[in-house]
Amino acid sequence: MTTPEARPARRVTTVADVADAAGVSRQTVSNAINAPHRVRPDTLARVTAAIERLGYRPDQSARSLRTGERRTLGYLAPVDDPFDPNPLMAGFLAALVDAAGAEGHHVLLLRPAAGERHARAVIDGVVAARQVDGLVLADVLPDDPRAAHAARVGIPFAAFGRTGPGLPQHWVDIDNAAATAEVARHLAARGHRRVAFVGAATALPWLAARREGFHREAARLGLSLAPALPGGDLRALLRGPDRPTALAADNDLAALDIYEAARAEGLRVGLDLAVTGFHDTPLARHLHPPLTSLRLPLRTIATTLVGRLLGQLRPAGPLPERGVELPAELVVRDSSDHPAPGP
Amino acid sequence: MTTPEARPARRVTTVADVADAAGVSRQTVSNAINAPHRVRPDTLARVTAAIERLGYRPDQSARSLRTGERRTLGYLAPVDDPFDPNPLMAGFLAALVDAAGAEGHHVLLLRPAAGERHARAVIDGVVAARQVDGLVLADVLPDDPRAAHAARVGIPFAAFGRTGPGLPQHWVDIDNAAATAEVARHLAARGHRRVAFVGAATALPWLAARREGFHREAARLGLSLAPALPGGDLRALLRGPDRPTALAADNDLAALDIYEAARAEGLRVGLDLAVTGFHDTPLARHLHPPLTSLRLPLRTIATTLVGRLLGQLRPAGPLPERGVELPAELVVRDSSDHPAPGP
DNA sequence: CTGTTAGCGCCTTCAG
DNA sequence: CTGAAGGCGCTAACAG
Repeated sequence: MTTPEARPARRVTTVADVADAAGVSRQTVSNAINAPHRVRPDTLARVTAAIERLGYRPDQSARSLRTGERRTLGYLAPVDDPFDPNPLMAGFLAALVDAAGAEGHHVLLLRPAAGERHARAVIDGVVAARQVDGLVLADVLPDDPRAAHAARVGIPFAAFGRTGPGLPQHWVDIDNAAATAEVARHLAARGHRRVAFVGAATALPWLAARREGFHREAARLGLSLAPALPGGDLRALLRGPDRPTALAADNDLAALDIYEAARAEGLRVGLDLAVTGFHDTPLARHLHPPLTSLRLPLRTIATTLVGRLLGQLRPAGPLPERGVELPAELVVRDSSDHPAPGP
Repeated sequence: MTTPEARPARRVTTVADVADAAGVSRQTVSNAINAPHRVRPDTLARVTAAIERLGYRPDQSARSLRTGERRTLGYLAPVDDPFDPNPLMAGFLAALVDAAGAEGHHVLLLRPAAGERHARAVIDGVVAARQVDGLVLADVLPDDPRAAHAARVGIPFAAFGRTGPGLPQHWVDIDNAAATAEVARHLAARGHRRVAFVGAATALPWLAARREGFHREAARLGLSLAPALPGGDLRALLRGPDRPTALAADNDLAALDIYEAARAEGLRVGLDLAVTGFHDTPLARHLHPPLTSLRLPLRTIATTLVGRLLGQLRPAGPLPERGVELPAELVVRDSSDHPAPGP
């Protein structure tokens, strides 16, 4: 019964301490925290003061055990190599933690165990151990196995990237096509007539959408589109009298490749050749000339994801399922701000 | 036994379920998990099978409430802008989650609330709510306020970056000086005689150590050191017959600046001018020519940090306080692999 | 080696 | 509006 207290278990303040200090019952302290409107103002003030003075915060484990709420969201990205991380991850995570924090939630970082290629085990583990109220999934594909498994085991989730028809439609995504369409308009407005889109030939839906959005808008504007190049032979693309005068890349690193190729061909980026990127990484500001790029609204994305996730948890009943598309912001810099070179 | 289970009130398996299924008491299940050696092998097998079959995992909140162990580490980086994140953060975090996971721990992401410049409140909150067993602090300075506050409130921590004399010495750091000294030797071995170090004039100890390590080793090797340039006027540095033939940068983005300046001066990076970076970001591989850089042992750093942190928690008593320095790995690429140009 | 008992800290009944 | 029980799921003590 009397525990010897072998460990240096720091004595930590509890409801009882606060109740004693404020001269009320433990119950009143709980009410003051969770249902302040049911406590008489002067009592409330006394309790609040005691809480403040003692630095009291409810033990989250005890609270969770009682209420079932963990106040924690799990974040699960696709498996990647620490040495080649998703360029967005760091910035997006910061925004996600801020957004979750604004709603009183924390973010728990999840990754499949080393060697595991599938995320099922992590999801099962965290669900069975009841460590999170829901999941935020990054870089979600239409038939994403993480989303499928989350839906199967019944843990609420919100996806960055749109889910396919068979899955819950709680997703947020950039309007990639609209973003690159804006790039096409921007280039046309600077007088460019021959343009091309440079990006990996991939089935990744967000990259495909960027290409499509650019191509469609360029066609609508009557621009001449250089054919997509196999093998990414940029230097060949930049040769000849009919070379494009503007190149839009599907990410900033690809834009760097364009810079290199342009120089190798003796073209001045910005003057002889306009270039744009995607993501607006710090690289964009470091290049010479600085790179026009598309900035993702990380804060809005994070806030929206958290909102759609927590909305599913509210007792009022789950939100209607609905995807949300958000616009990217075109940041024009010197790499594409000059008039197109003469024909 | 297929239950529809449509409601979010998912019935979740508990010790009692496992005990029933295995025909033992709840306690035996607990023993099977936490002290298997005290359970008869055949009983253990039966219990284990039941656990497996039912997909049982102890509720972490209940377990934490009982034992005091959260099995969660908090990660706290310096406040930064989501649009200009620490280039290491994403990769290091991935390694940290892996390392913690290998020890049965999760990682909770911590950030000061928006607008807050100090981390005290986050630390106090997470300690008072008992959500983590310890903290991993990134980019720690000798007199870091996060470390100071963690020490003050008595929450164990491990620091990436060395702490000052007044603070607990549970830190892990790169041996920055040794890393850049190796760069100096590498350049000398390629025949370079006039070199320079390019980096921000800052008091950040890790950047200062990189500069010092390079300068000291270059002097020891009898290399001629171009003076540190105010305002980072790289182009001026690269002019004249006595220009350096090799430049070492304190990070990869600074190396990019050097590439730009070299081209502006008509120098070919790799042939006329050797360049090296630091961090080995994906940028290094994308540059033309690919950039020699220093790769941080992210996995070892993470493992060591987790080890030093968990070591403080073990009942055996805290570890002796001791900092750990780890070597970076020089990855030689084409930007510095050619013989120095003739004088 | 197994089962019984008790309580971690909190919040939700139910009385007063 | 406040006080008195009870139990969330688990595990550390003891009893059998």
